[in-house]
Amino acid sequence: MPRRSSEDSSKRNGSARMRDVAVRAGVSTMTVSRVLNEPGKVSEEMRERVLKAVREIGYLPNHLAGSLSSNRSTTIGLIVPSIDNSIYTQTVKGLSEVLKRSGFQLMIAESGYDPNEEEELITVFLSHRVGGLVLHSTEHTPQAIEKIRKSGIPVVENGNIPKEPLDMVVSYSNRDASYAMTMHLGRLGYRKIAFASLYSVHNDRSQDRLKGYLAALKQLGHEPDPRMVLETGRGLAAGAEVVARVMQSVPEVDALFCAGEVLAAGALFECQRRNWSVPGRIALASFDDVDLLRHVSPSITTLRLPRYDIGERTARILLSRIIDGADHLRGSVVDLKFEVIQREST
Amino acid sequence: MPRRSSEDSSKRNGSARMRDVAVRAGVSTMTVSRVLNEPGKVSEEMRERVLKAVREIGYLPNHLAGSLSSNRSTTIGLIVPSIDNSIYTQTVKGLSEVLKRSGFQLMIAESGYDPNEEEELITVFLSHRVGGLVLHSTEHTPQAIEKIRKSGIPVVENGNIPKEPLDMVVSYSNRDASYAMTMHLGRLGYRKIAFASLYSVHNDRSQDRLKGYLAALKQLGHEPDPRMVLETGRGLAAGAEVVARVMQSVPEVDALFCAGEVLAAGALFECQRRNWSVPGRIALASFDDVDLLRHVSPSITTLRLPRYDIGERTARILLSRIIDGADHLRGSVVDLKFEVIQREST
DNA sequence: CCTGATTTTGATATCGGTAACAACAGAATT
DNA sequence: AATTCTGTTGTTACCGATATCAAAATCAGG
Repeated sequence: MPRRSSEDSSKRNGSARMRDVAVRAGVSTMTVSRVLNEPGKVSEEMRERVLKAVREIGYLPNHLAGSLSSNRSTTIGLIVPSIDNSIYTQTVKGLSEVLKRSGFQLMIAESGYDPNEEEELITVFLSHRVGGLVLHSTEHTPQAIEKIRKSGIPVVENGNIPKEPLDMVVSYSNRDASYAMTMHLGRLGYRKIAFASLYSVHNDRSQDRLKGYLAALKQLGHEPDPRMVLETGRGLAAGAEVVARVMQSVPEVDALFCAGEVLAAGALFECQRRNWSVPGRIALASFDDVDLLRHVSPSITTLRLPRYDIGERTARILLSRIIDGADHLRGSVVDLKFEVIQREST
Repeated sequence: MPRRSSEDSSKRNGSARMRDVAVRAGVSTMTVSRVLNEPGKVSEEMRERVLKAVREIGYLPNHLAGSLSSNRSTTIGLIVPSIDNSIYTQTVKGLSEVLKRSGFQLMIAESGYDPNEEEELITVFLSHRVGGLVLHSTEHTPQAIEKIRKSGIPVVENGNIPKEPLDMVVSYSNRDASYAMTMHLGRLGYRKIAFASLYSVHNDRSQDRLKGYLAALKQLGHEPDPRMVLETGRGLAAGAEVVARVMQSVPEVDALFCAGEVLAAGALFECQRRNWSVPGRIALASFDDVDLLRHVSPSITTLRLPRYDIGERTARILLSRIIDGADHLRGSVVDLKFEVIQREST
């Protein structure tokens, strides 16, 4: 038995169907579909007749039905470690703006820095049949990798440049950026450069930043000192704690490179509280250029990373793959440029 | 001619269909569907047989098809003015965490503070057949309101408590919060209290904050002074500009209430640069309690708003409507509490 | 052991669209 | 004038699931 008489063309659910538009315009549903999706293939007259009916009825196409039937999707899944990290928001904005222009939507979820949670979310997104995936993390469970491969949809990794990309990558090199800043400090004449980052377990960005720091020390001919490599949690308080810790354990430290803008700001505020002159007593450098670092005094030397661009390029490359079927882009790695911004704190 | 032989049960697209699982388990698709959605209605034996087949095939349900057929959706649409506003991220997090637990997904888009853009996005979300909508703005075009009404889906407004709610509201009162802080300053003995906010055109939050300020001044018996009511743009620089402007035009000002945490921080940094003692020369108060305000020195007096709670409650109330069909919640207004946090800056 | 109530399972139509091909008309070619 | 081409519109069979109702199997009670 039918669930509803198929002749019933009146509104029931609030929304009208394409069928209703077709009847009103005196054409077939295919013509309506064409007017809405490939207007060029329909005669002027039909187009107007159909659009008039669409307007009069207040017809809203059903994307679910369209995607199901055409096996195409205008939804992109994005997984970030944490939504409230100010750093990602610029990237999300870049993504969102470009996607919106092409009529694509963003589904966002947070993995809480946990690969298993990420896998779960990937599964959900795949079952929503997203047209593409954007992952901030570059660390995935084997099952997650398997599922993505099997699905065949294009993926962009964003947070770092992994040794073994899943598919496409749009990022900057955390290692190179960290190296560049450390070298910058070395060239400015600092002899005892400490390094602070977030805990590096399950965080390849932190790991790479540490590698860059160590490589630069070697290049500079400085001896690495375990007491000057610190790891800590998130938040301004962590930055405060870190600077206090290193000043305590290595009084002769003359510079602190914080691989994270929140840590750097926290460190600066602590220095202000303790009356440690910056950069007189200790120089401070940061990662990522946020408004805050430019406006505190002293303003903080930092790295300008292409956060917004990453989102923008990610969207573009994904759309090329989805819309134009640009298969030659499979496996592309886009390594975006960064910049050292010298300010008062060094 | 068929698009694909309907007998072909092998994998083609990467993903298997429910049909394939059914064949493998030797049951009908309805039984598979039941095992996945209403396990209680299926016998122990069937359940195991089907789940085994699901595992072996690596079957992933197709949500598009499921939603289309059942006319239910597990997607919630969220429209924020701007994704990179640190204030919303807490709310988004609260929303996201609760929704995820119930297997719902979030579709996010930004309206850029423009009601027409918001209307456009609402249309897109409706055509994606979202199960509910969350709007940060409380200002909508008549067409947007009409479309939402017609669709019949539940909606929550989040950014303020509007006079004429669309449906449900979960927020705090910007007017009351602003009133409370102004009264607090008055009780502390400040006589010349200035007020700074973002431009209030198309921003009813700013408008309400101004109303609260003016109401408090009246209550305190202070004469309102147009020179002490400032509007400006976003960013730390705007905060700096605002404090400089008011000190210039009204030298006897003794407190500045910034209705926005970025403005307040910008104002503080400018005071530090100019060596205006805070609160000695001028007191500063802020709106919204972010980590930064607690860690600068002097730490800044501010309002603690229930950002995360708003997201959480919004998700809950929406889920009640969608899952439990709790129609009695239609039109609910949840007015969450805020708090004045007294710190060193006043 | 049979009958009616209850629980499981399946057949079928449908959700609202689109792909693929057929049908037809007027334009272009020979 | 017959034939081929091109451009428009319609017909039909699906996309991959679920609602509904019917059929089959199991259970209870007499």
